[in-house]
Amino acid sequence: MGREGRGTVGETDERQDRRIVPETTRRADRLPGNRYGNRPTMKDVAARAGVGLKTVSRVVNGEPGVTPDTERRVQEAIEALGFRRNDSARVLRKGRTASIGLVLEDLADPFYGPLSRAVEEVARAHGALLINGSSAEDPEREQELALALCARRVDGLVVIPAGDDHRYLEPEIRAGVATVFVDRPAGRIEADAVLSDNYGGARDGVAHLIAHGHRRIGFIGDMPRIHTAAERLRGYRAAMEDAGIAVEERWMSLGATNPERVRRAAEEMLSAPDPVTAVFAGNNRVTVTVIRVLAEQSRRVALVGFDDIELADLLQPGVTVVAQDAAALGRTAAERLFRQLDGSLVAPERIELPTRLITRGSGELPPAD
Amino acid sequence: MGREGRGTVGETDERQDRRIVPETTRRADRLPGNRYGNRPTMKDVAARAGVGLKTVSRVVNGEPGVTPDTERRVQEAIEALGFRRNDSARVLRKGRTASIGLVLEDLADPFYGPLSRAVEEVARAHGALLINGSSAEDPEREQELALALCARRVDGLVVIPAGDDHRYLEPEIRAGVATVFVDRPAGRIEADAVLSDNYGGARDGVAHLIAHGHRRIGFIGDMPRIHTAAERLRGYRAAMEDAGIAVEERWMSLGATNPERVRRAAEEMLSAPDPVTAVFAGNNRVTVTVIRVLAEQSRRVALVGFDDIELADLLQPGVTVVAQDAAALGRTAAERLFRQLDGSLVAPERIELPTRLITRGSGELPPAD
DNA sequence: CGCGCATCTGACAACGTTGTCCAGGCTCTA
DNA sequence: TAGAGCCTGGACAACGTTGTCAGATGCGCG
Repeated sequence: MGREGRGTVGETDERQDRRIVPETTRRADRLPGNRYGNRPTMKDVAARAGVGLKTVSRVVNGEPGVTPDTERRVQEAIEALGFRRNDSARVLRKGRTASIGLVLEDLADPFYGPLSRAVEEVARAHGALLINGSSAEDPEREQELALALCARRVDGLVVIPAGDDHRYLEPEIRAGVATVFVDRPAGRIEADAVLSDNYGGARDGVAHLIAHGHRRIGFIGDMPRIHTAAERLRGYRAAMEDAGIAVEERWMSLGATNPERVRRAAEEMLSAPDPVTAVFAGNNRVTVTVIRVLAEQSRRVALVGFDDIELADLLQPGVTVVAQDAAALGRTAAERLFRQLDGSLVAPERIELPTRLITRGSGELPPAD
Repeated sequence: MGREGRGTVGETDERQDRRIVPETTRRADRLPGNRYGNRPTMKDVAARAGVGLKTVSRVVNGEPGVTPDTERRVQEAIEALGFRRNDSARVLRKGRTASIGLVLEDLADPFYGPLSRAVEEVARAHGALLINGSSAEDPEREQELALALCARRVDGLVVIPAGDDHRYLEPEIRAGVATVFVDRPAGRIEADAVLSDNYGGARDGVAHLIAHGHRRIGFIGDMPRIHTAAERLRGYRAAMEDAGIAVEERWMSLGATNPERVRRAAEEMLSAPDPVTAVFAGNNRVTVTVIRVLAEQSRRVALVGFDDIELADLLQPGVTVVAQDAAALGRTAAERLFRQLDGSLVAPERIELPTRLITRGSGELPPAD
């Protein structure tokens, strides 16, 4: 423990190996010939087809210079043995893995589903596979994951950062790992980033509430160390300031987005002597909980949420949201990554995608006081 | 094209390589020394630290038999060069990759998010990474993906099948790739499967509607070739039969779950001369669209959906659903996979997880006719 | 009939790592 | 002080693939 290169996932390696390897490897070890659980190799295919090793390689890779007859013999041997090229060896030789890594926060969050899917589609179009993992909003776990992916020699990395210091990626980037940050920018390094216009979106959303007569507006958001949360708060403040409203501390609550915390925050704002008449919810998780809390209130409280949520249109009233296009974020990031890889990109850039205010009713409720 | 081993993703290889490799590799080629985009290797570290290759390996892997002083020197060299072990080479040597593959239908579907996440958590606990891809409900793409993962030599495969013939996996399974099917069983091969009780769940849901006085009940489901859809239909039929109700053809509609098709199907059932008074929706996608259609109706139509959906409790009326535990499906499958890998499992088994009827109002509406 | 050329094939090294095995130096004991 | 035994470190081969290059084979033409 701790004697490994800093940041490798290595410290669990030994245990892991012992856990994963046993049966099959032991079986293979007992067999004198092939390992890898008896998998046939090109050598085996070559022997069976009565040709040279390289000829098999040629057939498998569709390289020219093989007579139809030879090719047929090789194909038959491949079928008969159930041979499948070992891409690990191939990677080792070729230097590229045709796979990219995606580090995100939580695969189960409905916001990241479409984003991952978009990244995957782009990867697929480029013949690459996607390896992904969730950081669970833990910077250390993000680093561990990202470096593990680098150790697998992914060609590129799409990262939704949890932490705010990404200098640990410097050697990797220098070594040619294409890297794009999504949803939040990288910390302490220069790197491509594809973001939503969190500031502008939040400002628009809050301005929308103000336009409908609200002055005491609550903001419930994610932990302030998260860039999106900070930006959205900034947008909130800007909108309030534009309207000449002095923001009170107790209207703002930043922290974890679990239901308990959000519920507490919302209830506090709503039960104060001078309660807020509208709430701006900082992301989809928050919005969902706030909707629940508001449903229990006797007063009608206006609501605008950041991120669209499914069925938002069918609630009473419909939930007005600042929607970001998760798929577009993912797609843009992945495309940029592959442009890094083919060398058509040079300087890191920050791309900001616009958000869209979708009015459905909940933001148009008048202040009830 | 087409001369590859059948089923490899190889035919795109050449193009893909040309797309992905260029810049970096070219750069590396020009540099006489290291490839892999100049990445330092153990050899480089050894040279810099003035020790042997194997000593570096020992330090990196935390093996015993290195004096503190030597270890320090090696660590320094590692830091200085930004060395990171190349897991591809490691894999090649060791025979296990510490990664598992997940083939699912659509990462963007809210049902699969928690499932993937659960698989990932189990993998992580075993020190393995997760590689995943979406089949988009296309059997060919499923096969392509699964075999690509096998070529990467994943240790195991969790598959949510799109097709109904998985004999193509036989050589892989024989070669030791642990394989577990989730959500739907494998076709034409013996393999572990972790399923929900689709039949029982649907039967309970439909029985619930019948208990509230409905006789003309519609069923809108996924394509009949999909196992879950067929099972749920079977449950529907069983419940109807149990109640002595003769099912009419026009009450049942199976097909793609895109909004257009589902909308058309629902509207047809609802506008027939003797319209259905209740609808059983075959999965979450269907439920969402049916909710929309029902909201437009003047009549109150009862609804029970398979799969829980977020905010279902906040709609008017709340949506009654047959909930399955996506996370439990994923967790169970992944755990079983690792048990295959450590050899504590022998015979393939089919595990069925129970579903849970959650009543929220929409299923308790009386027939309106 | 012999030569040259084009085409097809195979031997070999290399990718970066780990397992095996042996050498050398050290300590400890007799 | 010599010998036994242990501990540390390194040389080497192997994992399965692909790139290089040279050899073999067959064909056409002079």
